[in-house]
Amino acid sequence: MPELPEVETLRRELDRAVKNKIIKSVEVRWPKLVKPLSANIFSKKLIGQKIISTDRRAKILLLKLSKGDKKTRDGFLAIHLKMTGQLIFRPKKGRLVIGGHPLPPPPNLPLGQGEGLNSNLPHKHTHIIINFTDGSTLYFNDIRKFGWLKIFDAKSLEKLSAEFGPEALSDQFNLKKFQEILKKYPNQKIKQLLTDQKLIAGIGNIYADESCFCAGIRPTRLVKDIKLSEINKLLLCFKKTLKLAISKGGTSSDTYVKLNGQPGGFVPYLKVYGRQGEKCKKCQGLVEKIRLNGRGTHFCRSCQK
DNA sequence: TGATATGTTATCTT
DNA sequence: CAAGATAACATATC
Repeated sequence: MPELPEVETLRRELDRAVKNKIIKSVEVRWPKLVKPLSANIFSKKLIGQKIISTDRRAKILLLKLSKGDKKTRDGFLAIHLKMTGQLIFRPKKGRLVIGGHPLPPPPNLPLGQGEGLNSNLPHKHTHIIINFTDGSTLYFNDIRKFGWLKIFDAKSLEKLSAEFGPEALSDQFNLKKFQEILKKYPNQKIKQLLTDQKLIAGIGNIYADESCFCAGIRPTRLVKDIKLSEINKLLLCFKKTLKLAISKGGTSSDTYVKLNGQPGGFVPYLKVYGRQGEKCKKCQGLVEKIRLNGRGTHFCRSCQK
């Protein structure tokens, strides 16, 4: 679930929470998530470090560390939530900050009542625990254990960053840039390019479908068959959709329930994702679901050509 | 029981 | 060699 809006939302909330906190201890319960480092070395590298600031590249959350590598002076803890990762910050006192994949409440509690597994930490899906000196804690939970935490110095981070295309929401990502990228892949289906992080950083399956609907373009359309005016529309659409999603708290999961029990922010705005078989919100047709490059793909046949 | 799942990468198969 | 398809990661849900 976490695409650009979700990770960005998490970053903003976490920024306030963890900035200037100093790491006191680290517990790695599932060492695979910190590969290639061993649990021990991973922990050692983090202990004593202060969180200076937060950043995001594509769908990766970055925490800048104080001491960093001796040579480069910069150090970053990079966190990728992949499909089911979740970060929970528990202050010594006060509300939890949660970002990423939601976890359901216990079976005996209806949705919206209580905080479910989220309130009982750590639990069986908690794989990394970072304790700060002020008594607060950051938990990394991940049901499917696809996510990871890595430590980068400035150089290796730059290398990682170079593997991604420009940020979808950056000003540099304009029509000219978009055209330039698309031009190289005339025979590709448009959705595949939208979700390719090497070309555009931040768009995942959900927002790709939503953006295509917004632009009236079928996800399966070949790039060479898309007019310039449509390319422009698609550009405006994915920017608009991503920004709206961020403003709504970046929620895109249909199972997401916030701590206060309110349904997630962006769900009501979904036009096609997860709505297969339901009536299109623009016309009277039904939303269809197909498989495109191995991913579920949703569109309205009459609104999207 | 089997199909499906939001991300990414490795490894097969054309 | 390259594009495309599929498996893999590990678990839960419908």
